Amino acid sequence: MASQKASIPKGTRDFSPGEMSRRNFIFNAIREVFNTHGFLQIETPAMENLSTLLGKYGEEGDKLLFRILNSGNFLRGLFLSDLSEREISKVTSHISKRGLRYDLTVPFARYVVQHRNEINFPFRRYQIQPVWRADNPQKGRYREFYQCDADIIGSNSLLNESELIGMIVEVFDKLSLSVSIKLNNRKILAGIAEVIGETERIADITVAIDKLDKIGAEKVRQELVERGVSEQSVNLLDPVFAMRGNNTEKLNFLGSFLSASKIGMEGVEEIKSIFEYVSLEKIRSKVELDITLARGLDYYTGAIIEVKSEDVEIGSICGGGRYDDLTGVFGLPGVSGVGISFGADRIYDVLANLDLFPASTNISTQVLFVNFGDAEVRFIIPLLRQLREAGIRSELYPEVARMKKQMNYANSLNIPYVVIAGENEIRENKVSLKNMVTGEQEQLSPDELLALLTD
RNA sequence: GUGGAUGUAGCUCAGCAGGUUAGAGCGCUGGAUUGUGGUUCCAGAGGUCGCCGGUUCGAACCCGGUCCUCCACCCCA
Repeated sequence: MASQKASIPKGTRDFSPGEMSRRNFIFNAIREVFNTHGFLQIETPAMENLSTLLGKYGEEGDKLLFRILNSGNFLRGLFLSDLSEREISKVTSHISKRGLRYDLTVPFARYVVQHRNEINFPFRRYQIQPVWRADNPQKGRYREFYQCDADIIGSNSLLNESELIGMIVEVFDKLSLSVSIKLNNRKILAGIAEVIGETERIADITVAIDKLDKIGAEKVRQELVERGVSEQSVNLLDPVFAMRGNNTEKLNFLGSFLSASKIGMEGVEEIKSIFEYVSLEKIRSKVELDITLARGLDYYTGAIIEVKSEDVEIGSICGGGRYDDLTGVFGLPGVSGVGISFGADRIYDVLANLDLFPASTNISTQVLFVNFGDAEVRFIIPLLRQLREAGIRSELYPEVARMKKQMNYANSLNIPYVVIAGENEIRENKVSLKNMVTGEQEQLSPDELLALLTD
């Protein structure tokens, strides 16, 4: 067979042992926090029916879905006229009925509806799985990446929002990462749109406001006018653009600015309650009200949360929010949920950038037994068994290779101890334990070896 | 999807305005040292110069296309 160039698709990556060990450090930290809060793990398939996925992530999201070509003759029933009409959607819906999941929240909503009779509500589930987006790769952006989701569904209580914020703090404490947590509420955004008389344009308004700190008030104003919001309405936004101060000051301002909007006031009250709960937890990290936080996902209806690293510019490393009726589209209305999602790959990039991975993520095997030959191996195997039963990560070099080679192997794998048991040692029922860091070596009985390594 | 930068050994990069056999450092393999790694010394292996096509007597170098990576926009974890 002709050899072909080894390659993987754009935006995907292999993870080598060193990377996996560091990635697991992140996953373990997150999983521990999820577990201590009583969340239960589920998994859902990598692919979903396109009907499940389409229309949940906005127009942009639909474009970023990876679609799976139907098996068999996917052209059957398709006419040349369909192609010439340039109706892409007609053709794609004909040849593709499934797609790769874009996030974990929508499949979760689907899961909840399908399993409603086995679930005890409020249901706290977590899910750590890859998702796929057909986006152009760039810094911190991959086509395949892991999300770590925790959601509470079947409860309207704002205690849930505050608990999730607490979990965010716990996770990033474990990872020794400084983060800023931004909080906003879709109802406030809706209220703003209502107050300026542009209730229908909420999507445009939120997307534009989202850019406030990036491009400035003047550009945002321009963009809004270009998107067809009347200049008069845009002018009404001036006090919002000018809003400054701490959380309380901002809430006071919004309280009066939104007083005419029922939904807006609801948003303000919700944020107030969340802040109150959060302050009871004495959470050190900064939780900040940020009305420029919009988040594009269509399904959010209440609180929206976003977390950024304070030291590395990479976009958000965790995000989430409340969705009042995601299950409704699947036939189960009136079930509200709220959740967060940690972006493991971006967190990895931040930790790598700051060199915050503990040294322990660099060690695999603790002890390597040198292989001198058959007689020595017979002496070693029972000993190995003992070490492993004592929980000591140990291995025997499988080949009778030159000692230099075996030592080199230990060295390049960062194995801290090498056990040398040759003819001389075996005669006295001893082994030589070499410390690869200090270079020191001592003779021990098997029991002494076991005792020393279990410390 | 749009725009920009890049692609030479396993890795990081040189490669003089197109000219014989494409280099370095690190890594790798072997030896000095057949029971002692990480230091040192010696030797060696390793390249369709991303891929396809074009210009030229001659292309790693110039031109076109394509793919990957990186960066920005859009959007997002």
